Amino acid sequence: MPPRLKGKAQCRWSIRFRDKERGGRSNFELPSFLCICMLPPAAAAAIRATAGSPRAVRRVHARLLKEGLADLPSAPALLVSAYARSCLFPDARRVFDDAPRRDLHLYSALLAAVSRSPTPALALPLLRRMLSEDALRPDHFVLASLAIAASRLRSLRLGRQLHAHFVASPYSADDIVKSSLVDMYCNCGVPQDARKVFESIGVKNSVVWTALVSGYASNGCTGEAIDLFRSMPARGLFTWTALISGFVKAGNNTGAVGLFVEMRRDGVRIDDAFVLATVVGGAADLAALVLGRQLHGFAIRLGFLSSMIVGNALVDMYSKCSDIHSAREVFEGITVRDVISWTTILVGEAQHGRAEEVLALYDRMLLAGMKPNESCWSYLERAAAIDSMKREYGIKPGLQHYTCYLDLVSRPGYLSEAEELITTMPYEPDEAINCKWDSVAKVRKIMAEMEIRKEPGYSWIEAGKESRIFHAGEVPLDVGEEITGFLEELVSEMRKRGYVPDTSSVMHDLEEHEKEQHLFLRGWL
DNA sequence: TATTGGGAGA
Repeated sequence: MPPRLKGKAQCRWSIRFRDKERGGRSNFELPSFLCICMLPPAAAAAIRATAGSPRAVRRVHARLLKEGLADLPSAPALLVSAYARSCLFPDARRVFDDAPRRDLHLYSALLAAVSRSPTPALALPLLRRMLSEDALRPDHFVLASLAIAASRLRSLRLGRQLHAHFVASPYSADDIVKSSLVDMYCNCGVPQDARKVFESIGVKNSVVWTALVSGYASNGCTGEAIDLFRSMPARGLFTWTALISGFVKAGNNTGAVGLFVEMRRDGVRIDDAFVLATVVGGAADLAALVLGRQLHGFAIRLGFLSSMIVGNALVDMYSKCSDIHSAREVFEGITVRDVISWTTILVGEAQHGRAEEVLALYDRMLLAGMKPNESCWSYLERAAAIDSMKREYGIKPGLQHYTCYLDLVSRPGYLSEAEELITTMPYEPDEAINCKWDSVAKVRKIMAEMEIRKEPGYSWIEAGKESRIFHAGEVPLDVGEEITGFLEELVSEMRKRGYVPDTSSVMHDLEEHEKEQHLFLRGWL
């Protein structure tokens, strides 16, 4: 809640001060002539106190406009920041455009906003305008924001240029710009360069430690991440979360779970839900249902049951573990759902071939006032959704939407509908839909040239506390005979009942009998 | 007077 502003009519802004004569605190009402040239501190405080509440920002802005204070020095910059904190980026931009003067403060406020917005690339034209039209030189605040923009854009080129300017600037000793550069180099995939900047920082705070730990881990340098983490002077929940999340991003989910267990042993208090959401995400990637259930129980004990981000992660975990009913149950228990909650359950239901549930959820989603985004559309019913997509939301359905719909109708076995869709859609089918083996071969060749190796697909089962991994065609030595014997029995029984292998799903260009073998255990049957 | 770190879906 924003603070109640003192005074109701015209220009009555007051300052609260310690009153020595009367004891306690009193209000000093600012004379109106003072308000003509400076923004009353109470007004500045009111803008800052809007803290991420869109309604509060609009209310305070309206009042400033009404009382003629909105154009006073520093008011536009404060408003730009306040709007950006509420994610109202177009409003922030409008305040900037309407401001009577454009100074460095105003530019740095908008650049900070733009760098964090969904369109950080807009920082560049803004920078050009600042340099040419208004002849302003970037200060350390502007440099820090530009580093964030480069980081979000994953633009190493821009980041390096910026770093060069920074080194040559009068601000080259600023630790906060250096922190932003550490983050930028990490996000651009060169944690070694981030380390060099990190070492140049005199007094390193927890922010920059965390940035580098996270950067190492998420770029797959888990050893360096752990070493750095262990050498930290103090480790809090934030840094643990960063480390564990880095492990999950790098695909080292078992490592992430191990770290979570260690964090618990360390007695770190879990005050917020981020770390739980992260580690549940790791369980989802492993499709480890037992572990996921344990984490679910843990979330309940810690009181995060109705938490949206943990809920979203649990819904995803259960549906990836093929337990769509539990996924649905968790979804129904989330008190405040966002577009991610809806997308997660929708995709889960769709991947389980439950087209009717998808449609019902879609209706509920609209009723709940949720605006489906582009990726959500991919899983919606063709006729209803694609039509409504064009007419109501102005999104042109792309090939990927048709592909996803095809997935949706073909999984539960509506093959004639799938076929009809392929022939009527306004696109040429691509490799994902048809057998374009020459294109596949081309991609494989490029991958070989770039030394990109595809991780072979594998499955696994949990048996007691252990989980066993199976690669395609691989038979574990100790139970090999048992498995192949049983499979041979099954296949001969299937053939007796009229089974003919459907080799169309073998994604390799092989001879027919090789494809058949591929469908079972390569080289064994 | 603005600047730095962790999260869930596609």
